[in-house]
Order: sequence, then structure tokens, then C-alpha cells
Amino acid sequence: MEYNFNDIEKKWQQFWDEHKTFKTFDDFSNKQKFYILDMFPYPSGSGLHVGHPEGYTATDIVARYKRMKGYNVLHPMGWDAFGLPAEQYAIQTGTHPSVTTNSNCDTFRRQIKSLGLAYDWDREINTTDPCYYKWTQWIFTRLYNTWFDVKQQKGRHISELEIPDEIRKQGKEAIRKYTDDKRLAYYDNAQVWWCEHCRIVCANEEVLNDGSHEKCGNIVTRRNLKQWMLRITDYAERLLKGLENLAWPEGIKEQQRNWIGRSTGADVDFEIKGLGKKLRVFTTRPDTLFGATYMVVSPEHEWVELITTDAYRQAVKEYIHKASLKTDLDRTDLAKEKTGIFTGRYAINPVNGQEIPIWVADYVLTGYGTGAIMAVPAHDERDFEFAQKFNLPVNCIMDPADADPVLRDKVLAGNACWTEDGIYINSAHETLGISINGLNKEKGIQTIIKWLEEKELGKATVNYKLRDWLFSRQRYWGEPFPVIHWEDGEIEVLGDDQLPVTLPGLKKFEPGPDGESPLANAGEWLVVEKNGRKGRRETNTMPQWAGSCWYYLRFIDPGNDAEPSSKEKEKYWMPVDLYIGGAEHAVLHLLYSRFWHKVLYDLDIVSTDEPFQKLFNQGMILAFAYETAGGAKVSADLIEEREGRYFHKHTGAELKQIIAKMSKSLKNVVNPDDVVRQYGADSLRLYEMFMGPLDVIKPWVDSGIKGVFGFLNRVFKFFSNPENTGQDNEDPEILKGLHQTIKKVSQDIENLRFNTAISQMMIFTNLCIKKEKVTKETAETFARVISPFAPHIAEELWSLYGHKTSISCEQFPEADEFYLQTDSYEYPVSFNGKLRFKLELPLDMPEQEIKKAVTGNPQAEKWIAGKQIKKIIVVKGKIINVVT
RNA sequence: GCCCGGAUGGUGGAAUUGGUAGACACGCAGGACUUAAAAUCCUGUGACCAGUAAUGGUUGUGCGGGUUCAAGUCCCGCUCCGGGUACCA
Repeated sequence: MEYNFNDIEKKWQQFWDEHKTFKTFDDFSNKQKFYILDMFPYPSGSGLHVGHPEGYTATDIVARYKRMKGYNVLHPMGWDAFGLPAEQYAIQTGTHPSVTTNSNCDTFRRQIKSLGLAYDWDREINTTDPCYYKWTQWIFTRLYNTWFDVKQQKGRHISELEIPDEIRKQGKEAIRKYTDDKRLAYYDNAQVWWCEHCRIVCANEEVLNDGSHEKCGNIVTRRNLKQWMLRITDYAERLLKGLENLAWPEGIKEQQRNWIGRSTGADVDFEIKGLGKKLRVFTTRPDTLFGATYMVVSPEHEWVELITTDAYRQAVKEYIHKASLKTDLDRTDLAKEKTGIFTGRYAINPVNGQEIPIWVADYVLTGYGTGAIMAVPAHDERDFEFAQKFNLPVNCIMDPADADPVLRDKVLAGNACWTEDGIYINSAHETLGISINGLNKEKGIQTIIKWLEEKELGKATVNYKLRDWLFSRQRYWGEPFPVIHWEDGEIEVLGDDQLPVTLPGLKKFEPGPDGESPLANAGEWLVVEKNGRKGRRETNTMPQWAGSCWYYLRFIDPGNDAEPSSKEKEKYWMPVDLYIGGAEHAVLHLLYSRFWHKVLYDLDIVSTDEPFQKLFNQGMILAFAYETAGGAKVSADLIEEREGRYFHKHTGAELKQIIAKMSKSLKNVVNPDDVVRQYGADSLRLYEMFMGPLDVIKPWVDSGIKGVFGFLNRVFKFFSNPENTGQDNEDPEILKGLHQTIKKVSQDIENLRFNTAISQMMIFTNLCIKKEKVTKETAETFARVISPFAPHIAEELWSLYGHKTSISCEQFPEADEFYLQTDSYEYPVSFNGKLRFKLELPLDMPEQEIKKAVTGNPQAEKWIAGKQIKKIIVVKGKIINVVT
């Protein structure tokens, strides 16, 4: 029978749809649950690309397999549909973003369905649906009404915040300020990144390290705006600790750890001479206090003016002004030429009473630590560089005893910087009662911190690189904040009964004046009045991350209008057992979600501390592209191939084949629709899995899909022919192969190694074709084995064998060890590690006899002749090695 | 600079705890079918050397060392490529 994939696939997709084959029931009774989730897509206008089906097919195989193994499987799909492109399109054409979004979702849904993915479509969600974002707003109000109790390391309701008496005495305003300073969501004047091109505020995370906006590549600038912020920094420690028990790729965990950037050290107070104030610095190297020869405060430090003496005031002012004009790009410029200026003021080093100058320099950052440092040029590269430039003293206090002697001399003389371990010198003060001379780094740090704490000059502290999360955007197409700004300055966050705050209809979607959100033009929607008090709605909207921070909870109970998801269902389904998506979300989405989830956990809304138990990243799919000798890229439709070389159709120049990301400009984009049309969904699924391991980056090769297409043709031709499947008694070799295949495929699915599972099925099919006949039982078993990978063809075969129900409701076969046992083994026999011949021997043969059998074998003579056998190594069932 | 990955035939990639390197597939070559082509099927295919041939030998997992009876796999030192990050005190 011909393999007519088109008819087969349409037929079964319709069958699944009509019978709701993959509907998930909340069967809390006996079945074990398995929640398997894809990172839901942003439905862009260009539709699915071949990268999407990679992860989706992988989860689909696991979902189908687990279902056949008797699990209650939750495998949903939805749309992360707020976002810029729909809004930009609205600005250009006046089409409401919801119209664009809905039509894009329709395209995505159609395309995804055409791949035969086993989703429960009754659970489809859309972040732009008011029934969905009602709960995004609801969670925001929870964040607003939560503070983080540092002692308990736990978020608690704001009503449980104790107000200190001294604050209480100052009255209502002070209490409000005190409370607002603790809330996890707060409204604050923030220095924000501004992208002039997109006219949008960006989070730190959305700005690339060259200072450009990740979405458009435009260079961003700084602006001061009132913005909503989320106090993710409070959860830094929890977010760090929580990583320990997660089955995530080590690399991703490491990226999150680096992003959080925990570092331990000490806060140390330096008395400022003539001011009666103490300047606090953070340092990871309190042991180098004796080498501190100057101090630096950042240009934005709140005491800069205070510290600066009159003689230096003008110069410092000019310096700060210049620094404020610099973008972060300039500040972290490649050249990194350090700049700075003396304030005229001195501080007193607490370990030895020495007076050291205080400088202002922009190599010290405002947002980290205390925004001020003690500088130890002898033992810190940055300080050393600065000291060299401004002729500040370099005072070596650590002898690099084990270093290269030339370098050591330079370090001791203050002509080089040493940051590694060594032995302290010049690090004692008799009257102050401190000495670390002769100790090493680890001991030195301990000793100094202990001394500082005793003398109340400082204390051990921990700092994080992680910053609070800038949570508002000046856009229309996002979740509105459930917030009213009253005319008297009070901020009111709406109660649950007033949610959702829906987006108003607009005619024009251009941003408001001065970078304000388009919602600033929303007229009546903006105005609120209550008992004669006037207010204005918040015009910012939430960033795109908001909706994706908790969507996995909504899939559990998508229709619930009383809660984000019911407690009972949440408890049953959470956590997500397997989460698959791209590594580009290594920090942002995955860190934000974990943060929200932990807050919800603290508030007893969810039952697990972490949302995603196991995470896996699929590798990107690239495609061939072409470039000229000069490196100019040539679009794929201008290529001519001759004898394995590539030439430009017009110029005739020889081109180099390279591997690059798929892009419109290179015209090397592969469209899944085309692939499905030409080879069918089963072939696309199989090829994406057969290309290589799921987690590696790999190029799309057209000829590769022909290979799996050929395989499916052979499978269908052979197994659909009753003449081939009418054997009465099964051949032992087939039985062995079949059970090997069941075993290998099961193991490989569990370990997400689909490429080798497919290869095993190919081997088995080749064996069947060679043997020409199998039993019906074998054919039915194999259909079940292949069904998670190529579900359409498997359903078709299954119905050809006379079954009326879906194969996806069948049990996955179990491998029977009985058929896998063997009693003899063909040993590879090596001499001095080199394979010389093979020898079939019983597996239960004692070692002594194996040795005899080897040395007595005629083939061995040649290799033993004239030599002494030193020993014979026998690894049972593996290898024999004769050493001469 | 720092952190994390990676490097195996012409190509994508296989190879439990160290134990037959190159499974499976693509490509290529030869053959069958065909008037021809496509499709399909069969055979061969890391490189080098010897042999008419069956076969035999040498060599071979980015480079240089080491451990071991045995190294793609473990250790030390590099090179190149990809990703993240960047004055975080």
C-alpha cells in the first residue's frame, strides 16, 4: 500500500479533535500525574518556524509515551500574546492589536495542529484575554501587599509588618513611606533605559552589553521616570538556594547564580575627617585594609557634596556632570580609561589611623554595595590602574611567596598588583591590637572581620549583583496596572472585586507625550472619581514577562473565575515535571517565574517552592547560508551548486557554505508548512528528532528529511501489507530485535535521547524487511513503539490491524528480558591492546578456561610466537586482552 | 578578562561504570529495474600500504604530554569554535 501521508494525517488529526483523545481529566484518585510543559510561544505574524516543532515534538513524544505508560498527563499549549509587533502594526495601520493577535494565534494553532501534537486544546490560554490577565493583575496586587521578612526569609502580608515606634510617632505619612519601602511592588523614581527607536523603557536585562536594545539594536539612553519596580532582590538568597535541588542543566543554573552574583565580605566604616560622619564601604577583601591608600565614592553617592571641600567644589561638580552624560556604554567602554577627581577630603583608616584621600570616580557604581569603596591598589587591578594614573601610593601588604621571583619583587615594590593568596606583611597595629602578619588570605579575612565586629567598626555582609526588576512599560499592548493615582498623591491598588482592569479601546496607538504610554490618550478611561476625590489610572502597562510568569498555573485550571487555579488541582499537578524550551530564557523568564512562584508559595497560594522540577533546553536549529570571500552574505535563492561547490548565480563567484541562524535576509528560513506538505508531519517530527541530540545546535539539511521520509515509507509499505504480517510463529531473531528495540526506545525517551531511539527503530525495520515476514503481534507491538514519534502512521497501521480505538490509549510495550538473554558472546581478543580476532565463547565459562581457549586458539599463535605472555585480562562479556 | 559548553569520516551524528571507534542516516560509487529519467531495491564506502582476490597490515576521535593491560572517554598543558557576562569592590 502506498504511504499517503496527506490523507492519513488529515484523517487522524480530525479523529483526535472529534474524540478529544488528549483531553486531560483531573483524576486525583489513582493515576500518577505527569505535567509536561513547553515554553508557550509568542504568536508572531510570520508563523511557526522549524525551531518551534523541535521542542514541541520532544515534549509530545514524552507526553504520549507517559500516557501509554499509565500516567495522567497534562500537556497544554497557549499564547504569550502581549508584545510589541502587534502594537507597532497597530500604530502603522490602526488595526487593533487584539485583531492581529487573534489572527496570529489562529495561524499558530492551525500549524501546531498540523503537526499532530497531543495537546488538550480545552486548556488553551491567551495572556491577552481579560479572563487571564485578571489574574496577572491579581498577582500584582498580592506582590504589592507583601513584604519580605528577612529573619524568616519569607514573604508575608503587609498587615503583618511591624511599624517601629519612632516611625509610628511621626504619623501617617511616615508609616505609609515605611510600608511602601517594604512592599515587593513599589512605585519609584528610577533611572531607566530608554530606547528612542521603540519609545520604550527597557529592563537592565533587555539591554545588550554593547548598550543596545535587544529587540531593535538601537543604543539606549538613561532617563529618570516614575516606574513600578519589583523587589526581586529580597529573594536573592532564596532564588540562589532553590537552584540546588532542581534537575536543570548545570550551565543554566550557573548562569542564574552568576546573574544573582552573591559575594561575601564586610561593610567597613571609615571616619570622614572633619565631618563627624562615617563613610561605609563594602569590600570582599577586608583583609587588605592595611593596604587601603585612598577611597572612592561614586558620582551619584548621596554624600558627594557633603564630602567635597570648597576648594574642590567646582571641579567635582564638573566631573559629576560629565559622568552623568555618559551612557553605560561609555562607562564600560572598551578603552576603560579611568577617570576621577579628588574631593579635598580625607578619611581615617580604622586599622591604622592613617589619613587617606577620598576621590570621586565613575568606576565605582552607585547600585552595588554602598556605592563607595576603599581602594587597595596593591591588591586590586582596578584600584591599581587608577592609582597608577593619578599617582596614588601603592602599599603592598601581601607577599606573593610562591610567585615568580621577578613578579614577586615588583609586587613587593608596589610596581605590580597581586590578587591571589600569599602571606601578609605590614599588617599590624600595636595599640589597636590587630595583626594578621604571617597569615594567609582565608585566615586573614576571618581575623579582620572578627576584630572589626568586636570594635564595632564593621561587620560581615553579603551582597548581590541582582537588581530590582523594572516592571512597567510605556506601551498599550500589555496588562494595565490595577492602580489609581489620586490627586493628593496617594496610590491605590484596586481590590479583587474591581479586577480585571481592561484595556480601553483606542483609535490611535502612538505613545503619549514625553514617552508616556499610549494609555495617556485614553480619555475617559483615565479619569476616576470617588466621593468627589479625583484620580487618574496608571498609564503604564506590565512588561511581556508578566503573563509568562505564572501561565503554568493557569493551565491547571484555565476556566476558574474565583482563583488563578484551584488549590486542590494545583496541589495535584504542581510542580511541572518537565519543562522544555530555548536557552535564551536561561535567566529572564526562568528567574522571574521562580520569583513570583516563591512569593505565591509564601502566601500559601501554591504548594511548591519551585515551579519547574526538571528543565531541558533544546538547541537552536540553524540553516546553511552562503558568503563571498569577503564575508558578504548571499541569500540562498541566488546559489548554484556544482560538484559540491557553491557559486553565485549572477556573478559566478565561488561562495563559502556557512551555518547561520535562519533569517529573512539570508532567505534560508525553512517553513514547517512546506515540509508538512512535501513529506508529512510524521517525517518532520521524526527528522527534527533524528538530527542529533535535543540540546545541541544543529543545521537543517534538506537531504536529511528525505532519509526519514524513506524510513517511514518502508515502515508503512512493510507493516501495512497483510502478507508480511501473517507469520504464525515469530523468528527468534525478530523477537530479540523487537525487545531490544522496546528497551532502547523506552530508555531513550526517558533520557530525551530521541535520535538513538529512532536509529534503533530503523535497525529493527531493516531486520524485518530482511526477514520478509513477522507475526501480527510483532507488527502491533512495533506500531505501539513508534506511535509517540510518528503518531499518524501508527494510528493508521493500528486501524488496519482491525482496531477501532486510538493507539494512543494503548499500553506501551514492556521489554521482556527473556528474549534479550544470550548464553554466548563473541569476544574481541586483543594483543597489547590491538584487536586481532574474535572468539565466540559461552558467557558462563570460567576465566581460567577462557584463557586456555585463547592461548590454545590457532589464530593466537601468530601473536604469541616468540613472546612471553605476561598476563591475560578477561573482562566477562566485554573483552579479552593478552599482554606480551 | 572571567564563567559555561563543544571539537569524532565528505556530511548530521553513534559509542553504560575506561573495554570491538565510526551504529543509524545523508552523500558518493557500482549494480538491478526502465527506451530514458525519477522513484525503488541490492552491494560497497575513515585514511594509507600490500595483494588479481578473499584478506592482511599500518594509522586514526582538534594539538602536545601523562596515567592504564586498555583512553573519544580519566589527569596536566594548549589551540580553535559557540554561548553567557563584563570596572559588581
